Amino acid sequence: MPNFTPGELEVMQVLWAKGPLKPAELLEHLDRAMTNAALRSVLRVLLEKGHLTRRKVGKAYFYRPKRSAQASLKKMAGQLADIFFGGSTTGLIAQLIKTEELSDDDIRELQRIAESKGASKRSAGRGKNQ
Amino acid sequence: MPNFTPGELEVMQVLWAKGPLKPAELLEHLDRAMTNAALRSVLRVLLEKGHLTRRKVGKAYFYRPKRSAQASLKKMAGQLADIFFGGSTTGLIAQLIKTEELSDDDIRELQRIAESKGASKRSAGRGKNQ
DNA sequence: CTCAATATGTAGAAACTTCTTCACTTTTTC
DNA sequence: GAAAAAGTGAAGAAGTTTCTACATATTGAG
Repeated sequence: MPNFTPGELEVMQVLWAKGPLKPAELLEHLDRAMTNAALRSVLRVLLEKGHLTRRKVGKAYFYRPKRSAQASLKKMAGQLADIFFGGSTTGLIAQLIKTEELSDDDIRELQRIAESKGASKRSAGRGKNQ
Repeated sequence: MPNFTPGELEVMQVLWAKGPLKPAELLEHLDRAMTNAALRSVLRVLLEKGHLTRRKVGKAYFYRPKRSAQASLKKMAGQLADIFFGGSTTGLIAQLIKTEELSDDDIRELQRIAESKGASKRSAGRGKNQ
């Protein structure tokens, strides 16, 4: 369901990053030029699709994503995993580590994160943490 | 430019996985039902957009992605990194490791991959490998 | 209250996406 | 070579996406 069109993604990206905004504010953070009315047209569609909520403050509506950036990323990454790795998130992450340009520092950071998350001790089982 | 619509993605996914196919074959690998003509309509658009090439063998055209699955994934992952991490691929991978459910074995595999890629020796510099 | 500024709502146009229909071509079989 | 089978091409319809145009509503200043 979070299948955003390109224009919708541009808007969602700003809202995920900058929190609740009214159209005029949102406009200033968009990468490309757009009329206020065109933006509101996208916002209306996103509302109808259930991706946004809005709340009136003063005379303007402030728009906010219904799903957090984290949850949305997780869903989108899941789609990538479905497409390229039959649903395996591990396969996706592995491929990214293999093929992306990563500095030694980057790799060390990723290793640190993996360790902090990894098996607290030995326990060779497949522990699905959440 | 690799901004696929949902229908286009379904088709690309099969072609990335199963290599050059003619429409009738491709159809069998699609998850949902679709007429041959509807499929060819999507293929035509993908051709026009430059995402596919085709080659006549016997009386049928065999369609093949212009970009490999790997290259396409890399581009799409780059878009995710742009949207959620200001372009940082490392940020994207880090977040996935943090928030995805990974078994201990998964984590060990990722660590092994990171190690095999990491600084061959010490060289603390930011080595952009490709 | 009235005006200007700031917002909103809505109709609709143009391009794109998805799918159907039908006519035509090529290959194989008898 | 005529018919069946397997393909192709192309027109167009319905819904979506993206954007414009314009009318209406709300707030604050005089």
